Amino acid sequence: MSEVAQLADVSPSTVSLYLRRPDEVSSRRAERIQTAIDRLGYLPNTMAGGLASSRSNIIGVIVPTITFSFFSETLETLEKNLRTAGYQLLIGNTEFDASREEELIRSILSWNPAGLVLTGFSHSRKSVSLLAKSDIPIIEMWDYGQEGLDMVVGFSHHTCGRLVAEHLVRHGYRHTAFLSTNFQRDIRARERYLGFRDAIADAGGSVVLRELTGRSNTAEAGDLLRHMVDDHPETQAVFCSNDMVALGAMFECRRQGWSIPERLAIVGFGNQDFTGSTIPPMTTVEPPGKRSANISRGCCSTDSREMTRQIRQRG
Amino acid sequence: MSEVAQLADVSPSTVSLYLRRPDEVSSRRAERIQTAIDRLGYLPNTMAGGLASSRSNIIGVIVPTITFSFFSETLETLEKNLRTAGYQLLIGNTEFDASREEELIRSILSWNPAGLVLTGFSHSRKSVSLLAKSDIPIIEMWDYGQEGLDMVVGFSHHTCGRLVAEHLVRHGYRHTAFLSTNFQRDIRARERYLGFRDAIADAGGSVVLRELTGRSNTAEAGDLLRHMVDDHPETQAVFCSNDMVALGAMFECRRQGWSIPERLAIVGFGNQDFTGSTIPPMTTVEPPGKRSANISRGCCSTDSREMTRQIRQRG
DNA sequence: CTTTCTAATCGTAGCGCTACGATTAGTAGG
DNA sequence: CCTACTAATCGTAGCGCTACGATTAGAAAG
Repeated sequence: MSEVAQLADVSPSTVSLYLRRPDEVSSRRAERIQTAIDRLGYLPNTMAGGLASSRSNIIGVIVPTITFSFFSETLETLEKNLRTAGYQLLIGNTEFDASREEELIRSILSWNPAGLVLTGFSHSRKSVSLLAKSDIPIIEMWDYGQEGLDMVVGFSHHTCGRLVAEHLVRHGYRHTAFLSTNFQRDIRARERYLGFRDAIADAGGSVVLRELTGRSNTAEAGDLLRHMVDDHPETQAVFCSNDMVALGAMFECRRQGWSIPERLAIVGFGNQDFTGSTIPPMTTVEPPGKRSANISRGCCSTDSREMTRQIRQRG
Repeated sequence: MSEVAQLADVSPSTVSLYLRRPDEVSSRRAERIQTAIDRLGYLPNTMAGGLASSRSNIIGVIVPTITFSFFSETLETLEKNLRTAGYQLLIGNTEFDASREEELIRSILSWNPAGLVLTGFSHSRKSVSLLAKSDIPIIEMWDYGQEGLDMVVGFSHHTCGRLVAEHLVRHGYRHTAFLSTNFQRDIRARERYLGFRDAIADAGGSVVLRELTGRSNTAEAGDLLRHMVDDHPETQAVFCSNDMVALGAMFECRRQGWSIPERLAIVGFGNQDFTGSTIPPMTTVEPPGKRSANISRGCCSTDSREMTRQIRQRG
């Protein structure tokens, strides 16, 4: 920076000012400074700037996994919106491990971030105390309905489960199943299950639960569905914890010759692109805000009314 | 840090040393320091450390999109491997825009990163000169066969296209099509197409090309396939630029009553999880290193022999 | 108990920038 | 041409840490 100043024949302070608030520098010098920057290929040192101003343009985002369309879409949307606002994302990946989350929170906080986005409400006690000590904005996303640490952006998975249940009940289904990725990995799937189970119970129906051993895996989903139906042939409808599981279920139905939705209705979750192309088109749930989550505009929480509209009935 | 030092009754230098190389501090003081850190909830300021040492544990990764299983899996693998080595990923998303890539390179370099991972060989002239000036390791991934800026990790998409073509020719197919996401967005799909086209031409066959207008979209893939077959009913096999496009194609075949592979053979790319569950199981290509890309171990480039094994014939 | 070494600790000088008060240039009005 | 003001520029003191040479403590040997 001092080199730039020298070449432009101004003081380093002026260069710094030009970089931060260009319109407070006279146009004559601004031009000289810009020329010098270009000539020297000067790149400011963000860490020095961050240290001096004790701020940074970093926003940490911690998700359980990025190889899952929910979160990767969220990340992409966040990145796009925050980049235009001048921020950079530092992405952490917990792999569904609370201790890893704590470690990530620690390492992200050590960057003096401008904000931190977490997934869900479940954090270790130590994480919570770390976050309490920092006074940056904290956003908990992808869930809703509990008191958050600071801001909450999301929707209630419990309500989502209820709504799907009510939808099925309305269509005459009573004997149902919930086919899910592992609850330990996906605690929000568990919330959907609980809401689903409660609402089905209220309507006097039954729910059979089947959890995959690991991550979303279409082959295992198919196997699990087949065995479930063997055990519970009365089952009429299956709510799957995501569209990939539902895809696996649909292929298994075809393999077994079970027509959808006559023999078995299938409901997914996520409204992924391909769900409109399956045979028959998949009934699924579009998570609110999937397309346009813009956190900088503030909290966007969803009530059940909006949620209802999100059930894409296709089957 | 000075507070920690005071509480532990040592000098700040010792605290710093303890944090960086704990085994060079006597166990007596190490214990006192750790206690003080815990008591005060001390978090080191990474930016100050980075400034002082003019290093950082940041590794920038620039990808065209993260909502695409190829890249999100790569990111996840990278993140996992690099985190254990003490690095943090700063992820940038070009949205297939070269000028955005340049901007991202600039902003990542301003963090004094320990390394930078780029996707592919195509960078703006200015980006190249920026990168040339920095002396950090640069990795270009997801392609192979050209001279890179520094290190290259990937495989040749051209060869991949050839190999799929040869595979199809061996099975007696001559009249083929390439159904692709938009080449402007996915220049590697274009490389696969070129390799595919050349090899089919060598064998005396024909290739019809169809590009989607936007990103991978199963519905559009289906429509495009239908129209393509209307125009070219002689087509016997379709190589799709990724598994999602292939999935759309498979559903369209079923809709039209075209049996796979008798009426139309379909080949995907990516070996995504669901490809084993489709009916019939999808023939696809597993990108080498998909599962275990570990860049810290050095270059893993793939020759055609290895590539051949990666074609999962299932159909 | 002293000497001699090595291991552990400390002090100081930056790293490259920003914040902010001090200074100077520039402009309008008398 | 001077004064009074505002806008533009500058100088300096850190930000919180690390690197490294200087210093001291501790252990082993005589």
